[in-house]
Amino acid sequence: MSGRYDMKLEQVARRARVSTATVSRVLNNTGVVKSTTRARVLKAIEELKYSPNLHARSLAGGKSRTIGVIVSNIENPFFLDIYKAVEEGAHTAGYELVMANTDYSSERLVTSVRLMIGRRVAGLAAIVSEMDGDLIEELNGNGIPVVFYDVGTPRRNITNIRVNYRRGMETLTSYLYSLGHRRIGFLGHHAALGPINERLKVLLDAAARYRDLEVKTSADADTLEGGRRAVRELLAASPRTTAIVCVNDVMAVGALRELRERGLRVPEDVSVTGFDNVNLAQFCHPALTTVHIPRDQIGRTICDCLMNRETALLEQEFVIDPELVLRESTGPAAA
Amino acid sequence: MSGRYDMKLEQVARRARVSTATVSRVLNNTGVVKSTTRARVLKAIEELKYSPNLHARSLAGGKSRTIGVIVSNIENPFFLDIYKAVEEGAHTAGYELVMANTDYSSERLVTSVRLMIGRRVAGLAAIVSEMDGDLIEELNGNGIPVVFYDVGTPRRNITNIRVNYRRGMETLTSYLYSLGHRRIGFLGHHAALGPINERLKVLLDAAARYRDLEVKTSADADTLEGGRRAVRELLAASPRTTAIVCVNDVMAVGALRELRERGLRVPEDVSVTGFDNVNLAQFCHPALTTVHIPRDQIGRTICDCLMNRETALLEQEFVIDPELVLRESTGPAAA
DNA sequence: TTGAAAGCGGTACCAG
DNA sequence: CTGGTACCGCTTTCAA
Repeated sequence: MSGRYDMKLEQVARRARVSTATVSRVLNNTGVVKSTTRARVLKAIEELKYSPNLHARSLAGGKSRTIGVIVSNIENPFFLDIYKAVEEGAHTAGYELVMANTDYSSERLVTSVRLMIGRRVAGLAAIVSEMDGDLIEELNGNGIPVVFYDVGTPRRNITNIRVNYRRGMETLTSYLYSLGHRRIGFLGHHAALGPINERLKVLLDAAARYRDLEVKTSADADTLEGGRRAVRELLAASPRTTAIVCVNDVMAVGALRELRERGLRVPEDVSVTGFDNVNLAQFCHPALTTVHIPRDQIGRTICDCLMNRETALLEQEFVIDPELVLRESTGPAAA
Repeated sequence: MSGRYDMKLEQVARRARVSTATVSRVLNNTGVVKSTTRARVLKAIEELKYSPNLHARSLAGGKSRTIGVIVSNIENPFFLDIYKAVEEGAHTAGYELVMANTDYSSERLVTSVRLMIGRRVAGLAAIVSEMDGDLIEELNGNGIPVVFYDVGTPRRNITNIRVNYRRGMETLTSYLYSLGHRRIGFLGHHAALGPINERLKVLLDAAARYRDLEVKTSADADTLEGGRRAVRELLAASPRTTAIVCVNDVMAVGALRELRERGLRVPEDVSVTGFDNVNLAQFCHPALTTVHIPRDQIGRTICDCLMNRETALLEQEFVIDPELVLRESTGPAAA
């Protein structure tokens, strides 16, 4: 006898000679059931290979035990790391995850949020750089606990996590400046997006402060290939650049590739920096000087906020201070 | 007025002065609705920021418009690429995806499959190397269309996609042999798993055929770090290895890192090969000689099988012939 | 063209 | 300890 896709509680009940209420009880470990009855039910469930209809369950129960995670670009290990951190916390708490990817499109962000709401998720984490103006309004007063990373503002039921990019970029800039770099390139993606733009802005602020620091920018997709193309563009416009500050590690690795191909040595001819400190940053050649953002901690914070009532309501904001990680991709500016 | 989490069809109906049936009709573009009525309903929906309860919807409708994807290790870009390929096909067909990760554990595979069945997915793709003996039985006769990659056997409603590893590994082996390599290391993970083991087996078969080809193996986790550790183990046991055949690109990149650290040049001192031809294989240094597996094609095939009735029932098997991609990480054996 | 009402497969309260 | 039953929010006949 093989399990049918449309097996229902009732059939299990009939086979175990009990009511559906009782089957439900043993399934959920709720209420009290005589152990012999429980055994009978369990046996029936096993024999029928019954698996409960989760839709019916969460409809009747009114709750869903799944939390939604929306990210801008799942191909970038930075987002994946956070996803996995959240997943771990969720699983140990008995929750499931559903993921959605926006590719940095704010329309897709809105669509994804609606989808998550439709699924009546118990909580929602949006790890995104893009933002839709009305989204907060739509989310607000909607009862569902939300955590935003990088965007949005704290409200009731809305927690924020942000990184102090200013601090990170200032450290990076003064480090490069101290190494003698005066012509720096900033390599980004999606220039229009707030959090991305902020990193550039800080760099420009620093440039203004130092007076003799010149900053050129270029942008492309948030991928290895994008980093590579962005370097081409950058060097075409400013061939004498001595340091390239990349918005993240993935693009930096793409940049390394193009530089190598052009016969430019890193860091002897050009210094390169990443951002995020993903695993790959240690495995590329040369290993990347970068800025560490603690994905584990972010994941844990998200779990805290979404999976227990107390913290959820606090409308707090967490600010993360990133720290510089020195490796092999940076050195004194070439003469 | 802001949308409430518990907004229901009934409230929309009341506001638009129609019945819930009518609202349902405009929501699903089913049946006929007078255009003025439709407009009124649409307006109400918009004003209330209503989003339908997907659980109720699929419970009542009996179908779910979401397909499940289970992978062994989402951190390995190989799986991610397939996931994204499936996602693209699914989205254009109006389906959603839910993903589950097993970390190569067959218990987690079973759990994940049950979860997907509980969600009453319209189709299920299992891109996994591990397998549970009873799983096919459980799935079979369950009505839900399934595609297995790498494992399982075709049945009614079960399609199989497999890669001709034998062919790929034979090509690789004879290529290395022709370059003069006689002491080869095979670097894998989860030696116990069928598809992984198959690649090794082929290598060993070849070794037996060539007589003077010596093969040592080592295994660790399917990660960059795992590749690195596996090389340490391998070189500790067989320091005179001249070529390292890695089970996939990710581990190969990890291997490159360790070799570099030891001052071993690739390919002058040691040749290294990957498998899969993920993007990263072109961006590491040196770029990897590898074997291409067409993830896009796999993704499309999966979509075909899961999202239209005809192909779904065919109980077919697709075999993919991988092809060798020569890059910089291989060369003549050192003297 | 629209509305009333019977489910979909569970959960949980209330009796017994 | 167990069974009966009223919903959960939406889809889908069947009538009007």
